[in-house]
Amino acid sequence: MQTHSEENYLKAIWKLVEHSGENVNTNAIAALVHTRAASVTDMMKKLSDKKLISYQPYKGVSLTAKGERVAIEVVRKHRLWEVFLVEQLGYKWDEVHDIAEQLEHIRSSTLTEKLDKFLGFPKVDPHGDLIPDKSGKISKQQQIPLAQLESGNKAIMTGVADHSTLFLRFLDKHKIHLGDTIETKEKTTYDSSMEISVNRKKNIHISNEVAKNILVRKSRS
Amino acid sequence: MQTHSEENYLKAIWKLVEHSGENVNTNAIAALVHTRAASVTDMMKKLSDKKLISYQPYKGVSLTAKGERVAIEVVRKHRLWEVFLVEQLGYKWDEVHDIAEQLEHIRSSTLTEKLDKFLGFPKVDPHGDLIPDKSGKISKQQQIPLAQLESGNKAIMTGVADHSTLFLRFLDKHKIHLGDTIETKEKTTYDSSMEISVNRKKNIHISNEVAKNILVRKSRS
DNA sequence: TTTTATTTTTAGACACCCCTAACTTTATTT
DNA sequence: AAATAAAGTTAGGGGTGTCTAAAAATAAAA
Repeated sequence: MQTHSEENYLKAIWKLVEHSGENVNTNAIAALVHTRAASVTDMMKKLSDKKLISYQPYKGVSLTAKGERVAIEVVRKHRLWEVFLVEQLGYKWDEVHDIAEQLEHIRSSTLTEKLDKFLGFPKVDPHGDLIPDKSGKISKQQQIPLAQLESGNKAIMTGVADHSTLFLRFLDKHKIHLGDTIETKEKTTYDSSMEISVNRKKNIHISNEVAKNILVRKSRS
Repeated sequence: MQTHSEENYLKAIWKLVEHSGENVNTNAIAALVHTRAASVTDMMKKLSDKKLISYQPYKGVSLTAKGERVAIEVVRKHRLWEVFLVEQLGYKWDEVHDIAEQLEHIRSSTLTEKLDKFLGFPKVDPHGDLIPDKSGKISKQQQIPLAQLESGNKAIMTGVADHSTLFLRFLDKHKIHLGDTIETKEKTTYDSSMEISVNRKKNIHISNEVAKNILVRKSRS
């Protein structure tokens, strides 16, 4: 059994491993869990003692099978609760993160499965992130940042890299949503900003910062 | 802002005041929050410093207006979540307490109201307990323990005093449910056990212990 | 009313999780 | 390779919430 804090660290490590594929460094974890490096080191010892991570001082950490199981379970709960909040309670996609951060720690041997069933076994959460199944399996998204899409190519928006309220509201404001067809019209070499069209209609000029945080799946056509 | 632990203490005090009407003693609180008297004393100082209770050593405690507001909010959340678990997720009434104990501490300025609306503004939780409204108002139940009902009188079951899984399953097993009409047929003076009829049909013999934990509203007729 | 029992509080300690400051190890420059 | 910078760890400490054991206050009994 893990504490809320331990679960948060495991989830953070899992996210970082997903992105980088390598051993995770202390400062990266500290940034994700909003704490300091020293606190991270303390926790790494604890998680290592519990055999949830493999840790060698100065060399970063990775999850053990046991640790990954816990982390994915937390992620599964987080994403299912987000679906509940948006689809059942009527929240907007930029409002649910903090509440789901709390709900993901609710402990029950049956709750997650009942919730999953109640929601109709959703595959994806409101931000396009895949929901791990009961056994912990989670298929890899075939997605790239819009910033990497070649000029003149079309793609479907499937997710966001930045989950902050600020960024999500920005997308809402410009009517850019999951599932939209996005085409890169023209890239400015100077600042890597780009002109895009959304659903073959409106043209919008977005910064590279924004383009990096929009995730798309290339459409083969 | 209160910690989970503080909220649990406030809720316990509130419950005890509801029952006794008087100042609450340390050991009673300790029993309800599953801790020791010494821990309670520590917490009483903390809650007193925060002006959530009024506390004089050796003389028991009571809630301040501020403390009562917090306690009722927690109770409201607990009962709403119980409704959700039973009505939406399909839990049985004896399975929801522990999960609701966790859910009641979820912090959000909007969640409770959205949940309330989603559930259709329920008045009562699965155990017959009244759900405080948004403003914290909660009407008093006109209910007495079945044990106090005079022989030959009819009443409607409206609640339970014991929320334990064991007791609730006992009631399920004997098909005694909220809303059932109960009539006391005969009381045994020796052990205060009694013969009752449920919905004018089956007769059951129940102990005084059980009769004390079944709450009924006298039907005037 | 004095003694005994019960209840409550204080004292001292520990686990958890966080912090700052100082030190050590590793990486990067020059 | 030596000097500097960056990253990570250790040392020491603080707040929360719990505990046991001992002391103090209150209640009950002789």
